[in-house]
Amino acid sequence: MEYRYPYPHPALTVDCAVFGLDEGRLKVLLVERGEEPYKGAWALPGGFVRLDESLEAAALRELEEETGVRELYLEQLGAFGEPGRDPRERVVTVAYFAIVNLFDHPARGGSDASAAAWFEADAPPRLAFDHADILAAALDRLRGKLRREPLAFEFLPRAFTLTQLQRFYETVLGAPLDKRNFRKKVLSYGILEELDEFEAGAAHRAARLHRFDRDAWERLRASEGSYSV
Amino acid sequence: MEYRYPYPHPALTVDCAVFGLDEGRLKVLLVERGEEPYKGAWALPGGFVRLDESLEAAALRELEEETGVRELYLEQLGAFGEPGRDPRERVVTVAYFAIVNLFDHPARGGSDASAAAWFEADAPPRLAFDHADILAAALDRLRGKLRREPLAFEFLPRAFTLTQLQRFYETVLGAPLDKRNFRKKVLSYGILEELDEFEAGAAHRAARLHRFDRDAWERLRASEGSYSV
DNA sequence: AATGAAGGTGTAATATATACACTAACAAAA
DNA sequence: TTTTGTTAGTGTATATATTACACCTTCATT
Repeated sequence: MEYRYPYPHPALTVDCAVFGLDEGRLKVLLVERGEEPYKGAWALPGGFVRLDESLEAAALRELEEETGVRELYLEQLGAFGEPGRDPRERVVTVAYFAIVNLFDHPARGGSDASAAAWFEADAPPRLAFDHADILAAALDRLRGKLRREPLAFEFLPRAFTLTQLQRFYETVLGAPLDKRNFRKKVLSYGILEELDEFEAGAAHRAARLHRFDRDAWERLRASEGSYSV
Repeated sequence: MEYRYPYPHPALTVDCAVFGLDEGRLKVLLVERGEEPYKGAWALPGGFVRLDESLEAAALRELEEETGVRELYLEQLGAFGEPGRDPRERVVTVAYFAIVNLFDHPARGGSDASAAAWFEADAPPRLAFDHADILAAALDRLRGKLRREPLAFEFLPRAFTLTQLQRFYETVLGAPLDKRNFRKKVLSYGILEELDEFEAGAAHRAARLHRFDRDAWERLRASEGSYSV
């Protein structure tokens, strides 16, 4: 089968920068390429968009095919389309960034042949194509979002301690935060629900677990309307 | 000539949501479609990406061809690619949003056959394709950016009064601002240069003109690094 | 029983944001 | 030339938000 068009079409792919938090380190999910070009190199999971699926559906499909990761928060990062970014033909990719909760989705390889693994987001191996640029853009976006939204919940287990939450912010923002001020602020939003459960197995006082109240968050976002200059 | 590929390729276009400020109203630049589909309807300026040009270059080229507008601030908004958004074939578009200074670039039609005109950004005519969605996304983005960056300068003449600047913010944000607080804040950034020139021809006290100091802005942006939670 | 390790809590100082009203300057009209 | 209309330009007091900072509690382990 061959497809013909009266004028040239670039190829269209999607790629996903999937982040997760593991042992207090920010990780990114990469796959090893099994095909030329860049065979053997690591790359962001992704692939060609089918004609009958939306861009986001393509991203979710490729991600699950290549890494087994599914049901995640996906946001479009943007299109990357410099001529020459793929040595075969003109390929434009729409990049997504995604966050997985490593507690719910333990890091594991994909279900198909290619290998998948987590790497330090700040120190990835040499990446195929322009994926290093895409990853850098995704990291910027992640840090930017995190300053404005309680995105952390997407990374954390359903119930978490305030210290876990603080560590997460510290890891992604790359800066230490004051414990008391952090708690004061995060609790003031009213989007955390105190549980009557406590951390287990620690050799110190057990910390109370909290849960993210998504409805309260939605209400908070909807009510934000006042900005100065 | 015919182009053949071993698997199907969607078509790729770029579209631009170009905003300008005119008489205190936020305007968007639209073109009248001369071809089917949606012949006669208004649409965002844009068109097909050539294989040898970058996405941004395609956006700039189409914009100049269709509207005569050139040399502007362009930022990628994202890709829009729902199947069915174009009745002909699968077309994915990369949308850009752009700002023109109507003082420097007077609103005028394009150099080619199609008509171009400015419309109220908040009340555009019925738009072709999914351009209403793209426009709505661009407006959101514009307002969001404006809260964080002195983007206003892209809209204003090279020299402007503080009242013009304030009107601009009020127009885009859709809310009145306090004059004294506005001045205090905008001057505190140190990115405005007082000129020894004054507004002319007004039937009231002449206002001092200011200029945007782009270097100071760059320094300011570079130095911003502290964020809380 | 002692130790180690994290959990949990409040206040004072500073910085930022907001609310608010009058005089000055100029052109146009009377 | 006086009056009128219109916008320019300015400061302070209050409220809110942010920051810096240290100790006792709780629990498991030794």
